[in-house]
Amino acid sequence: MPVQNVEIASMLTRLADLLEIEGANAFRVRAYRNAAQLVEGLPRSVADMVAAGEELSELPGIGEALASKLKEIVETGRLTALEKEQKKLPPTLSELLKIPSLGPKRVHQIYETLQISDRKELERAARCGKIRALPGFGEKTEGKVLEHLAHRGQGAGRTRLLVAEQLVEPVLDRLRATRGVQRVVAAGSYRRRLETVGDVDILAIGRSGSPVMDRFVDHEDVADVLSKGPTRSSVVLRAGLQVDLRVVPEESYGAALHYFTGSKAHNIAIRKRGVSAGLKINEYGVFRGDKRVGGATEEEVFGAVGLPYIEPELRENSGEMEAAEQARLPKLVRLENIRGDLQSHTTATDGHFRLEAMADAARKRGYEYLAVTDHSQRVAMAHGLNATRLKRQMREIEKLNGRLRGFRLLKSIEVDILDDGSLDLPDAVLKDLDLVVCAVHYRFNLSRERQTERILRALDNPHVHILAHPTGRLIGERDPYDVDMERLLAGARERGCFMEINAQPSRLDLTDVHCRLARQQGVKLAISTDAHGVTDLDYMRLGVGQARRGWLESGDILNTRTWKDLRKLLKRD
DNA sequence: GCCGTTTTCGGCCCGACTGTTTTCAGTCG
Repeated sequence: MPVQNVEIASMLTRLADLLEIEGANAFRVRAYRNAAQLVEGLPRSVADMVAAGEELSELPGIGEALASKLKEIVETGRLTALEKEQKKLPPTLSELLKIPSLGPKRVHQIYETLQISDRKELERAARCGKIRALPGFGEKTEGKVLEHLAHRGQGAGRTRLLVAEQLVEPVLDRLRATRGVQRVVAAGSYRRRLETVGDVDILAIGRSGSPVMDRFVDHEDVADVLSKGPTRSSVVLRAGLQVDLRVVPEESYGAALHYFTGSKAHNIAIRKRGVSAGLKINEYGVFRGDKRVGGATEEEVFGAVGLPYIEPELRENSGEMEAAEQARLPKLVRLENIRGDLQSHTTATDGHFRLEAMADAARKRGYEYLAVTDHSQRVAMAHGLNATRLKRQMREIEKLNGRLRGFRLLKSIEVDILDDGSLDLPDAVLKDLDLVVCAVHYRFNLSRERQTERILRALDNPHVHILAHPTGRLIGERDPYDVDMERLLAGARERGCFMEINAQPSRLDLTDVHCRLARQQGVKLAISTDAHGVTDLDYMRLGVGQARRGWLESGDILNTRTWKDLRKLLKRD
C-alpha cells in the first residue's frame, strides 16, 4: 500500500524531534517541522504526486533536500536520515519532548547525564529526586514532570470543539461581566473552528489594574493555576481543559486578536511579509521603527502587509496568503445561508423525537425543509426500516406536509451500503423518495481498493444522491476506514452525486482537507446534522465551521438552496 | 533546510512567564 501523508509527516516530525534534542540548527529543525505540517495538510497524497512525476520542490518550504527525502519515503518506505539519527539517539526521546516544561535542551541533558530515554525511566529517576539535582532543574520542575507522568499518562489529548464551547462560554460570560473589561473573545483554534482544540486562548480588552485576572483564576471551575501575570495567565479547568487569558489595551485589539487567533504558521507568514515591508508586527500592533502604524483592528494588520481581511477559518498558511494577494479568497458559506437540513432521525429508528416535533424544531429555526433519513433494516440495532415501514412513514410525511405551510419534510432514508456495494432497500422503494442518502455502517476493515469499489458501486445506483459521513471516522475514537477519496470524489462527480459534511461533533466528516478537494473537483456537498433529537439541529454551526475551513462557498453547499432549486440538482440523468 | 523586486549568503517571528538564577536560559504559544 502506498505510504500515506500522515506517515510521512510523522517521520519528518520524529526526525525534527531528534535533531532538535541533538542541538541541530534551529532553522533546519523548523524546516522539517514545516514540511511535516505541509504534508499533513496536503489535499493529495505525496505518493500520487511522485507517481505523477510532479516536482515536489515547487511546494512552499520544500527544497531539493526535502524533496529527495519525500521521494525516498514514497519509494522505499524508509528515511535514511531518520534511521541515522535513531542510531545516535533513542527514538523514544520524542515522547519526553511532549512533557510540559521539558524542551529539547532539558531532554538532551537528562539523556546525557542520566542515560534516561523514556517515560518510565524518567518517572523512576524523578521519584528518587535525581531530576531536581540537575543544573537548571529544581524541585518545581521535577514536581511538574512527575505530576504529568502520574496523572496525564499518555498526554492530555485534545478536546472536541463542542465540549470546549460548553466549558468556555461560561468563562467568557464571567469575564465580560467584570468591571473595566470592554471586550472578551475566544481566539486560537477555537476561533478558527478546528474540530478539536488543545487549549483555549481568551483575549480581553481592559484597563490595566482591572480585576479580570483575579476573576479568571479565582473560580470554582479552576482546578489549577499554571501561571499568573498582569497580562497573561493560564489555568486548567476541572474538566481538564487548559485556558489562557491575555489582557491587552484597546488600541492593540486587532493585532492581539490576529496574533492569538493564529495559526502559528499563518502568523509567521504574516510577520515575514511585515519584515520585508520594513514593519514589525506583534500582539500590540504594527510598527515602523518605534512608530505604531496600525493594529486596532485585524483589517489594519492585514492592510499593513497589503492584504484584504482573511477569515479565521482560512488562517493555516495553506494558500490563503496567495489567494488574498490575487483577490481570489472564497466568500465563505455562513450559517444564515442554510435553508434546511438533509439528515435527521426519528423515533421510527434511533431518534428521540417524532416526525411532528422534528418538523416543528426545524421550522422554528427558519428552515424550509428537513430530510427524514431514518436507518434502513440492516442497522438492526437502531431498528432500521424495511420497505413496508418506510412506505408507512412516507404516507405519514405526506399527510403532515399537507398541514404545514412554507415548510416540508423530505421523504428520505439513510440506506445502508451492503458488503458488495448494493443497497439495503429495493429500487422500487428508493425511486419514490425525495432524497436518498447512503452510508457505510459495517465492514470498515476492507482494503482501500475494495472499500472504494464498494462505495462507488453504491453511487452507481441511479436513485442515490448523497454519501453520508464519507470516511466513517469518530474523532479520538475510531480511525477513518481506508478509502481513496480522490477516486470517490471523481466518481461522485461523474455520477452526479454529492458528499456530506456530517456535523455531529464527534464526526465532522468530511475533514477540511477533503472539503477543499471536493470543491477543486467540482463536487457539491450537503452540511447535515444527522440530528437524533431537536437540539442536535444546532450542530449545524459546527458543520458550517468545517465547511468554512474547507474553503467552501454558499454555492458549493446543497442545503443553501430552496427546495425548488435543490430538487432540480437532485435529478440524476 | 529554505529562500531571494535590496540578497545565491546570511538571514530566518517575537514576547511573556517560570524557575533557577543573581542577570538569564529554557519553554511555550
